[in-house]
Amino acid sequence: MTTPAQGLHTHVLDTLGLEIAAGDCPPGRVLRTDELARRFDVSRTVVREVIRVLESMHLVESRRRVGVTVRPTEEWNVYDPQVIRWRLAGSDRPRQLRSLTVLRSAVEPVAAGLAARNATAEHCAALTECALGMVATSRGQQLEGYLRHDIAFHRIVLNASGNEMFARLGDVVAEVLAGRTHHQVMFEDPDPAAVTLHVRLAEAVREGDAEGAERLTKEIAVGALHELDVLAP
Amino acid sequence: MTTPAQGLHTHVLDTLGLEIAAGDCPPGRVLRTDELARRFDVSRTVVREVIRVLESMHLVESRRRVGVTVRPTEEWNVYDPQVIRWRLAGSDRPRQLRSLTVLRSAVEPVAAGLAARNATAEHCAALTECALGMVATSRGQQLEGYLRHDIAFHRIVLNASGNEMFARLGDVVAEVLAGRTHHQVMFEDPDPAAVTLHVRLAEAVREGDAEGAERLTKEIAVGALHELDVLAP
DNA sequence: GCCTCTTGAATAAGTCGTATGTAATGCGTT
DNA sequence: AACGCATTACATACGACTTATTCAAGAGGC
Repeated sequence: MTTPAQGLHTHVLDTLGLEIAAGDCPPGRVLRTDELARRFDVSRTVVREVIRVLESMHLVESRRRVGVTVRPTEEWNVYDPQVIRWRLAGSDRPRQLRSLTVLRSAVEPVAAGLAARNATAEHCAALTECALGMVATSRGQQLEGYLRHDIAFHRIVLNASGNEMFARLGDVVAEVLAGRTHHQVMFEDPDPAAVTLHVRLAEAVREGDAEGAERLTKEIAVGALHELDVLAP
Repeated sequence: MTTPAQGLHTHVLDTLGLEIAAGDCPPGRVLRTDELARRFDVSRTVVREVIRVLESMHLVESRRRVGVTVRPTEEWNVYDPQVIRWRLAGSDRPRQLRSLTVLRSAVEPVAAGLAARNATAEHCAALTECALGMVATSRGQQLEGYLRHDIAFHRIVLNASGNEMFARLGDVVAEVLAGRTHHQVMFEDPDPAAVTLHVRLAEAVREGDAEGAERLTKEIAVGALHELDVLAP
């Protein structure tokens, strides 16, 4: 493993989190603190701090006399960006991407509608800039550049909605888009229809057309879901 | 104060979390570990574990030589049920309830549509039972009983959707419903229209009517938002 | 004889105090 | 202005003690 380990705590936490998220430690498995201390060659102090964090994410439960038991998946705090990252790195990434994309399809249309009502001039300017960037990078194997603009675009919409809960999903969407781009075959250029929809969405938001923005975002989401259907198991 | 303190760690964590969420420690304020240790009369070990947890929630940031600084609200992990509970206990509960209810209005209709497609017989049975319970407790100042059924109802819909991200919002919805019931004046019985909508929603799910379920859930959400408009500042 | 309740020992996490390492800040010197 | 040293507060470590929980053995009742 030999991670550069910018901090012992971070290293142990990341390793354990990844293992649990990947299912290497199935629910019910018990870990012992001193065992972990020996395994990672750190003090029990560090291990206990890591356990406390994993406990706050509901990934494990620590009980006296019995040890640290891994909790069933249904109890995890799956909205924690850290947990999402760990799970997307694991084996059931396709299933994970699917449930996250369904979440997007529910949230983003409503957020776009609100954005059309609440967006500031700065939001609109940034949005059109991103849309133009997506157009510019939509051809010729510039998927990384396209991804950057795509992430920024959706983040702006979520922020412009004015709703804090939506805004905080920006990181989740970013993980989904990045995971999708990097996971699937990267031969093809992005769907031209999607690019057009983004441009039109930026226009709708600028013009304050809430219903249009919501509808266009729904179309984008449907496209993303369809793409997953075609390319994922 | 004077918590029974089922665990030193829990007590310190809860107290600090509440204070930060309530804004008693504004963003930028620095806390010192040994200062906290003295204040709570616990060892620095306990304080450090608490800090690590708060750090994993992005409520604070710990840097050497400078101390533990409270992070701005926009960076908090606002989907962590613990954070939600702390914030709902604080002063800007109305604003918080509003943004959470908007989130519900985006997510629950889609979840209900999926539930209509995916619900098992057990789900449907439990759902109608909850709906009947809501009807039975909808009159005569039985708000606590009504709340219990209401929470169970929405949790079942979210679970029946088959989408993990939706299912994990059950706790959030429960907090919102509980917060709404306990915060506002509890004189009046619940809105009869809402009760009817829930009954019809249970029917729609049982009959596999996805569009109907989605539409009915939207109506429930609109009603909840309207109620907030009327009763909140 | 079998079942139940009590009691006690073993175990592993919880807590604490202290010692040492380490990085960032601030001040003073050149 | 730039460099370097001292200070500071967190990071890590270790070991001893405490406490809660579990499991099992034994006492008692049926």
